Formats: sequence, C-alpha cells, structure tokens
Amino acid sequence: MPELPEVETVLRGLKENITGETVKTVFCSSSRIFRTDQSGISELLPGLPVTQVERRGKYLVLYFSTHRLVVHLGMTGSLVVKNENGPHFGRHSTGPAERHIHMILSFRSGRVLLYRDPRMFGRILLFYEEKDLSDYFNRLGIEPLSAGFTLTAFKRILARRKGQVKPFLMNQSHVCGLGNIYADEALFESGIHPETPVSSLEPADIRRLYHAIPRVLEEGIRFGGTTFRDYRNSAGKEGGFQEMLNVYGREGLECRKCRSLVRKIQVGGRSSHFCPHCQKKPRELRIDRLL
DNA sequence: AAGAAGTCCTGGGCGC
DNA sequence: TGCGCCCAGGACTTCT
Repeated sequence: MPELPEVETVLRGLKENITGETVKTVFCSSSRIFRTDQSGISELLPGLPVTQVERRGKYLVLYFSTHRLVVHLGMTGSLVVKNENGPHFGRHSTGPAERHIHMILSFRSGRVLLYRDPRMFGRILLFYEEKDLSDYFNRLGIEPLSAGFTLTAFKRILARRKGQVKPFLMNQSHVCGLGNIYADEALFESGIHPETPVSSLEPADIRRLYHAIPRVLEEGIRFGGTTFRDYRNSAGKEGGFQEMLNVYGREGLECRKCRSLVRKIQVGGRSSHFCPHCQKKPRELRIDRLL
C-alpha cells in the first residue's frame, strides 16, 4: 500500500544512494509488471548514470540521460538498495535468489537496486522521451504537497462532482497520492463520513478536508511511512506511521478522540475505516440537530 | 463524460 | 496438520 508518504520516503533514500551511480548490468523477470519491453531496460541502461530521481503522485522516476524508468510500487512493491553479493544473489549471480525479485540494477560501485513485489500489482515502464513521460503523467491530478494545491484549486476540482467523497479522494486524476490509508485518515481528521456525497460537502467541510490532506501526508512522511505488512523504505526498513493511525486498521478499537468504536464498511468496493461519532453522514447530522 | 463495477495477483489468516 | 476459502487494494478496462 505504498501511497505518497511511502513513495516519498523511498524517493529520498534513492536520491541519496543511487544518484550519480552508473548502471553495470540489469536483470528483468518476464513478469507483467513490465508494461514496456524489458529488453529496452536491460539493453539501454547499462553504462548510463542515474542523473536524478523524482516522484509524481505514487510514481517514481529514475532519469538516465534521455531515458526515464518509471516505477509504481503497486501494493507490495519495494525498491531496496543493497551491497552486491549479498544473499539476494544466486550462486552464479545471474538472477535473484530471494523470491519475488523482478528487477535488479547493478551499479559499477558495487551497489544494487532490487525491485521486489510478491503480489505483482506494481508496474515498471521505460520512456524514451520526456514528451511521452509527460503524456503518461497527464492523467494524474494535482500534487497535494505542491504550491498549486490551494483551497481555490481544491474547490474547483470538487465542483459538480457527484460521487462519494472517499472514492473521490482515491481517484488519482483529481488529487494524486492518496490511497486507502491516508484517505481514511484525512476524512477522520476533517470529521467527514466516507460515504458523504461530494456535492453535499459544506464549505467548512471542504476547508477542513483541504487542510487535512497535506497534514496527514506530511505526518506520514515525518514518520517514514506506514508499514502494515510489506512496505519497506529503500534501506529495507519499516515505517513508523502505523502507530499514529487514528482509524485505518483500527476496526473495533476505541476512537482516540471520543472512545467510540471504530467501524469498517465498504465504500466504492474498498474498505473504509471511520469513527461513527466523529464522522457522521449529513443526514445523521441533521437528525442530531433536530433532537 | 463520469461514475460504478469487474479484473488482476498471491500471501496470510481463518475455519473446519 | 492441512486444505480451501476469502480478503487485502491501485489502477486499468469495461459497462452504463
């Protein structure tokens, strides 16, 4: 479940550890994780240095001269930097010994970058031109931690939407980077029920949600991301934000604010965790006001 | 056109 | 102990 904070944490590790490293050899599995031909990756990258590493939404981009290697970690993907000849290599060093390794970039320095993904929901693509990359990223909405994410911009994105607020937050073409964990946490922070129709959000709700989104993401980054099971940073270490979660994964436990029991329901086909007291549906609120 | 639903994928947890 | 069932979910495709 790598979402923006997890991807940002990986990004920071990669920037520090592989920027300037020159590729020596490449291993790619035959998995469907690769959405462009693997041969391009294994034939073109050797000899090229990593000039920079960037993030767009939940995607990581490794820049090699004019080529851009795009990695999405999906649900269980991880990018870990290790020293060569570790236990991840087979006896003959031609392929991975550890399970679920789908890509290995070996650098001249001796370092290696491993892509591991047990559930194979991740994806890796190679773009040859900046134009193709920007076209690919055009589908993505606004970056919630960018200067462009203003209240005015957020209101414009919300305008005339009809669906429920939770699926809206999960849709990467509106605001990118939120997944199930941080969407649930942002809704809790702003006291909004996940089934609330976007069209019935009051201006005060919108303002609270607008402030909650970057707040939960920044907190997630500050704690190095959330590790439920698979997430690891580029050093192979777990995150710490799971200790800070208010609702996600806390079904049946007491709300940290009001001690009501946190509930889990399906919204838009995905599990949603919320506090029934702190996050009421608009209809329930109205009934409360009448009583 | 936008929203809803179905699909992919496998490890882990649970019931019997 | 072991088998089988079901759940987890990001993004893509297909349907309405």
